[in-house]
Amino acid sequence: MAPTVAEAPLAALASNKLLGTLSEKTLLELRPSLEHCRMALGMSVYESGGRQAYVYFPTDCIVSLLYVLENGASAEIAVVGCEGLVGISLFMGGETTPSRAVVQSAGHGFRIRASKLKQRFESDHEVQHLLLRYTQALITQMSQTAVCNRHHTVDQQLCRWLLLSLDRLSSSDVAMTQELIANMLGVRREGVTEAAGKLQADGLIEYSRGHIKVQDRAGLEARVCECYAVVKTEYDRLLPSVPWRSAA
Amino acid sequence: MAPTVAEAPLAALASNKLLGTLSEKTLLELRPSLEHCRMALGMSVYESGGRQAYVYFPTDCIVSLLYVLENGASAEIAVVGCEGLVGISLFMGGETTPSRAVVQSAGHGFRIRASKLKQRFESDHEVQHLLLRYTQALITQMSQTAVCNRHHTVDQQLCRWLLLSLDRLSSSDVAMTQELIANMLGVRREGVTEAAGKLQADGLIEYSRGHIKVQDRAGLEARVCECYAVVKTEYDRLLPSVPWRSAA
DNA sequence: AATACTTTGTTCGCTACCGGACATAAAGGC
DNA sequence: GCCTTTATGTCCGGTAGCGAACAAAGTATT
Repeated sequence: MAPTVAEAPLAALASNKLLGTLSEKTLLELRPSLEHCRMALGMSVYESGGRQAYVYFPTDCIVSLLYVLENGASAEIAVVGCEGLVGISLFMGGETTPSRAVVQSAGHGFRIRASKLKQRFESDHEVQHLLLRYTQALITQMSQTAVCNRHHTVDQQLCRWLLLSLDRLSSSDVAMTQELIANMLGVRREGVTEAAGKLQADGLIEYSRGHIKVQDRAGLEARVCECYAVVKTEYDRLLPSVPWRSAA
Repeated sequence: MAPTVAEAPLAALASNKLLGTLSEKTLLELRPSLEHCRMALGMSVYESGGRQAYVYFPTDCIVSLLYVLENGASAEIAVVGCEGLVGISLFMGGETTPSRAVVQSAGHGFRIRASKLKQRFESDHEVQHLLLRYTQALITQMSQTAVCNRHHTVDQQLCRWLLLSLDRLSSSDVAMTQELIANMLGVRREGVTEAAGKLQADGLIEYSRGHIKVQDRAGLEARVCECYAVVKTEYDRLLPSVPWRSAA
């Protein structure tokens, strides 16, 4: 079992922005319950219908929430990075969800026992309000994914996906094969190859065997459908970033 | 302004199943704040980004949550009937959402001032737990809509839509033109005409100018994609119906 | 260096759905 | 009753994406 982070500086915890939004007092109280953890590529954070023991706060990894159909086809419903948390069903009261959560980009995060967080959620309005606002942001992302799946082309969706990933990474290098991106978008790999080919031909990205380097972010923003901006605006509105707070 | 329902029997309030799940004590306390209201076809319950004064509890109407794109195209994100409530963003903390809510099938409901409900939500764990569980069910519906939009045919989605509507209506008669259904599904009207034509040819439904009569519900269930069952199962799990409670 | 494997590129026919145009048919106003 | 409006049926060409198969180019194994 990973060690708790009783001695970690608050600034480290605050690299997850949700934790970073909490007051120093709250964060100090929560700290003994938090464990640092590695998030390996492909790691399943939770399975469909499975009970989760922990809620995860990513710091530098990306987790995809995705749904796998009976026939094996899949689709990403939402993506979570340092701005959020994985496991809303634990405080929403359902305990489980019919979707999966998979680490799409390796990194680290903090985790807390589900029971601990739930208890805090029930008793502390600051924590409760924050988590509920985050949940609403996530709902917006899911809704917009539904709309985007209906109306927009693979080209546009690839741009959206890249931008969502970029926003959650420190570098401009997305480590991801076209095959996996296709799984996320719920399209064929060939479709991604084609769309990515266009982006590369126009100098927006540069990729090779599982590494996509974004060269021209503004160019992606010019091509992406409105869905990206809608989601981003809503996240910014619901979860305003606090001016950085120095560690205790 | 509509009259409050201070004297209404609890059984009437309980025709919205969410209200019906509350304890008699809670319902009695809530009753003075509830107003009965008509929900006219096409009525906008809330607009994208608009602030809502009320949260609505439908009893015999259906409300669609839908998103309208800049180019006018639209897509339904979720549907709410007597099993739920319209306006989760009010207690989730965001106040608004980027989507619209429109009455798709006329009827009635109860409404409560947003501030009242929010206050109750904050102070009463019974209410809070119920509303959050409902919200999670809604999240499941939205997620599944995203997946369904990606992978399933118009034929299957029409079946899903009809079944979702049936579950929220007392009769087997859905009052809805193909044009409007097309808006909900985010497809062309011609696509709905074709899909509905097949269903009619096979004797599953019978329709004429805005009235679809479902003749063979089991037949629809045999054709629908798995998405319908996933959502229904999750609603049943999260919001178990209580044995009917006699009025005070 | 030889081999196996993974990732990406390309092609072909096929289908679902789009976009537009137009024909019919039922309902409602007057 | 007639005429307008609304709802549905049908046809067209066009296209995005699917499914499958296969080639080529990197990467890893040994």
